[in-house]
Amino acid sequence: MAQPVSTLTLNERSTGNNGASSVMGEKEIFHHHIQRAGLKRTAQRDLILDVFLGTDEHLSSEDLYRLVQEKDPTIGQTTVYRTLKLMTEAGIAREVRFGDGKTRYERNSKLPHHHHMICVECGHTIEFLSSELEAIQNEIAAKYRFEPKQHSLRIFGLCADCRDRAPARHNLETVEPRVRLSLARAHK
Amino acid sequence: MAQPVSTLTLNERSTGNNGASSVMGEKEIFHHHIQRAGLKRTAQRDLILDVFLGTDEHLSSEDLYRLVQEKDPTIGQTTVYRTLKLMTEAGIAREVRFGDGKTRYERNSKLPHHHHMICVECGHTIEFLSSELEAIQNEIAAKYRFEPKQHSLRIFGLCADCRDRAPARHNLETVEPRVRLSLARAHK
DNA sequence: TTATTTGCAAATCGTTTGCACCTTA
DNA sequence: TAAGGTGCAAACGATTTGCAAATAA
Repeated sequence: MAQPVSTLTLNERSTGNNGASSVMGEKEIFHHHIQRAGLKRTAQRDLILDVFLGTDEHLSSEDLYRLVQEKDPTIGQTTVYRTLKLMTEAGIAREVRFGDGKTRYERNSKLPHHHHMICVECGHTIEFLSSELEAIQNEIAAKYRFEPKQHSLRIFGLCADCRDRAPARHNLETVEPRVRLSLARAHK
Repeated sequence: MAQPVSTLTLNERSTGNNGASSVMGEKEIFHHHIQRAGLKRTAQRDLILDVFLGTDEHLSSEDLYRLVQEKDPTIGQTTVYRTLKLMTEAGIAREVRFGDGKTRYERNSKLPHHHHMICVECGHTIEFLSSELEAIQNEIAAKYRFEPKQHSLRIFGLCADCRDRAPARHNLETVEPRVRLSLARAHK
């Protein structure tokens, strides 16, 4: 059965029962990854990691850069890009794309295999889980001897708010009311 | 039940039973859209449309541009970009993104709501249908008063060929063998 | 005739890279 | 000290835009 979880609920989960300890776990994973790969721990990486773990949003590199800037204005965009990639390689961040051209990152440790509903009007996202999806994936994959590594379901449409706000939008002059991804506004 | 359909099968469907007539339908839709919007029919648009309808691949703008060039080398990239957008607005093309940075387009008239398995090794894609997915979408959407317009399931992993070709890849030094989307090679 | 389209070159946008200097192990 | 890391500016690749000339309605 599908188990929907709102972004808010996700937040509660992240900082509720095992909040600090899981953040600790992520930091450890990051530092282990750095060591194992023969890389170095730096103040910049620590700061960027901290800021990243302090949110549960879907941050773009630019978003994270802005947040980091507030704490240390000397850190450059490039370092944020590089650290984000590093965190992804370490497995504590995950890339998500909502069709607005920029890559976003979310924490990878919680809510495994969750998916997104993305409002094409306001960019708001809702996260949800579905174990049925795993079943579908495995069924399909088996038929093709395909080895699934990752999957992503995105549902584009109108969130409740935008639905109420723009009820006339549906009967526009378009023959087939297809979603134009290019219409998606800035995220959040 | 999920109904897998390979790219080849998709091809058969497109040109089999109702091949010519459906292409006709798409041309008509395009021209209607052009008229309705007060735009103009041009030789360039007709050519680009023809070439696009003549394939069932997931073409990038560049791919289509190359094909069009073979028939008329005077047509510019920009026109292809603009026509692709126009076809998307008309509802005969659909944007798909496989995580390699470039937007691809596929015909929108057949195989509604199909999804993709994308090989991160060679870029090969397999298309499939799943009515279960519709059920999941509607169930989730209803809980949030979300109005779904479009959804997209992508399964990233290794196709049968690449699986056989690189069996040792799994036990690499990575703790969690996460797929790095950035690794995805050129498509097809 | 007159709004629209075209192709080119230049501009944009997100992201990556080259490089000289700085820092960690 | 040696291997990496940092920030800046320049480079990139996909896509978009300004514009003057060309064309459909």
